[in-house]
Amino acid sequence: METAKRKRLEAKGWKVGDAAEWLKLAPEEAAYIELKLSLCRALRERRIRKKLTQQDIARILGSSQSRVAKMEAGDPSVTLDLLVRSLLALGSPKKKLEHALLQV
Amino acid sequence: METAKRKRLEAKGWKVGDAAEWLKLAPEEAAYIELKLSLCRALRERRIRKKLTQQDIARILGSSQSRVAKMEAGDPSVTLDLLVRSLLALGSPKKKLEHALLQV
DNA sequence: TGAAATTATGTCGAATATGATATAATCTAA
DNA sequence: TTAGATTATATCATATTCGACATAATTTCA
Repeated sequence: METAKRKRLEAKGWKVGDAAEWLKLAPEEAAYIELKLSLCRALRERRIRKKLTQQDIARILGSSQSRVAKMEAGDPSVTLDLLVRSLLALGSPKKKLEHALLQV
Repeated sequence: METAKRKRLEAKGWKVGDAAEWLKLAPEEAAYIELKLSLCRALRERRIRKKLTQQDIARILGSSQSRVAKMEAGDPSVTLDLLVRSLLALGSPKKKLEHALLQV
């Protein structure tokens, strides 16, 4: 992995192992991250379409604006569980969720 | 919710709120749990198909037999993240994973 | 049968995610 | 431009999940 990209990921909080480890875990790790990011995008798109602020969403979810921001940003501290539960709570249509999940 | 069922869920570790909260959260909570369970089943089916023990899977995942058992059992201490990463690590065929995830 | 293998359950310290808060950065209209 | 609104980032205490271990329950098969 090129150094610059690794630095960027590490700065964001992603754990990046050594070259061998990266090569070994890359496929499933990449798929996992891709899945998360697609759900993040789905969440943001859904909010934008409804013309709601992150604060609004936070209220609906019983969370905070900062966490909603992290969800949308794909922060590594955000779990698939939180993303999926949030999308469901926002009444995300099955199709939308499908579309995101299909990008795995 | 009927008392018996609630008792069963609580005994298993599931958080069950009061009636109002239950009614409010039921749909998405149910969908979330169903989603998890479908991934649990996918994991077990995949292991059985490969004729591997939970111990084998634990080694592959760098985890423990007890956690694999909990994954397959749909224990509430198991996250979607762990399930998805496990399925990916086991080389879950794309279609299989999608199918499981799409049961939302 | 019953011993060995496999799976299930309970518990724990450590690791990680959470909502909350503060505040910085960015965007939006006027 | 600039004030107000919105979003991003940093940090924290708390809560939850993790792998590990012990051990119980169940299954397998000779």
